[in-house]
Amino acid sequence: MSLKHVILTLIHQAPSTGYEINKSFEQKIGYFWHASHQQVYQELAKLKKTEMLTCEHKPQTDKPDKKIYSITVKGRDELRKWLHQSLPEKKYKDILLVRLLSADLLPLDKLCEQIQKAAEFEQHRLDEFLHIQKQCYSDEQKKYLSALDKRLFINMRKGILLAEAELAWAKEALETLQN
Amino acid sequence: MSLKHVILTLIHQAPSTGYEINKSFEQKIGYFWHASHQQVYQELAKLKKTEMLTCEHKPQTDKPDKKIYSITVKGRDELRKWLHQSLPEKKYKDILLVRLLSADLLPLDKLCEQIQKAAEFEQHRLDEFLHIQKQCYSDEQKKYLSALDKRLFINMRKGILLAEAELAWAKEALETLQN
DNA sequence: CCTAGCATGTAAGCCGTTACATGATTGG
DNA sequence: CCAATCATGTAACGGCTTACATGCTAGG
Repeated sequence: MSLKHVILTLIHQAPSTGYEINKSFEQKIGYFWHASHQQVYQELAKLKKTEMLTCEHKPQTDKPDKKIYSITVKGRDELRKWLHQSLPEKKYKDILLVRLLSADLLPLDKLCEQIQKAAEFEQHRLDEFLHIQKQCYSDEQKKYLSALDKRLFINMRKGILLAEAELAWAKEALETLQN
Repeated sequence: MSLKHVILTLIHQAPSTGYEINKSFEQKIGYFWHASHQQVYQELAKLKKTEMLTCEHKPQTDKPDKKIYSITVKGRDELRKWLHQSLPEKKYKDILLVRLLSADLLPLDKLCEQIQKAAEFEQHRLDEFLHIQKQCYSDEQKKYLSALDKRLFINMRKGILLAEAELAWAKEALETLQN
């Protein structure tokens, strides 16, 4: 229900192509919203058909042609409406926690391996965030953030706090399981 | 892809009815895996058709009839196979963080309200977990946990750690936004 | 009397994944 | 020469949501 609005948000910030939007999902946006490139192109087509976006075809000679999407008044209205709606309830899905329940079919060492691997993934994530924090948000820089940069900073902080919590949990879990 | 396995896990622990499984999703399982009752009934039908489950019809006089599902050898094999597969990558979806990006269309006070409300929701979740922790896992009780209870304890701890991280983030976010 | 609990589903439609598809240019 | 980057999609299928549907009993 919301990929639509994520895309509208991105194009509201600046007109862009499907390719650029996909780049965002692979990089920074991907940290808090996942989407595949196929899904993005399908959604763009839908948003064009419902007149939330307009599309300008731009031929290129050395590279494949581009389609540059811009948001319409109708699209901006839709986005504004959505932003003011209250948040739907979160739908938790954590496979590792499900696996923990299947006690006797998954041996302890295999389970610990999986937790370990998940922890490594989170550590990697955390390192990336910490790197960004160091690069872009020194104490000095933090004093002069624009409204948008401030909000980006807050997003990154959530990435850090959640990754840290995941890591703390993994450590604790392994200790409890192996004692 | 995994509701199937969540249900198999539950029925592997003990034969049950669709109604009971739905109760689990509304209560403890719901903390880390969401599913609607329609989805559960549909999945049960599918699992029966593919011979992962058998079904015993049990008429009742004072209440509606029941269908008691049990796991088959094939079902257990499928579950075991799934448990040994490596975890798929997590797909993050956090609407609040998307809304933070749409700077100029959502006024600061509205945004803060939404963060506040999300924080209250997390606080409620945390309180529930802390209540369970107090009831079921005193220091004394923790010494004598069965293998399964230990794993349940670990699950609850994740609920606590993540809820705390969400709360810490919300507090920090509100401060940053309002300074 | 009305609500909550017990107990089960079907149908339509949208959302998301997986597989398939093309083809030029640039840099190592 | 090979891989990566640029740039776009279609088709089939499966997962999940939303709306609709039924009907009895016990308790306040």
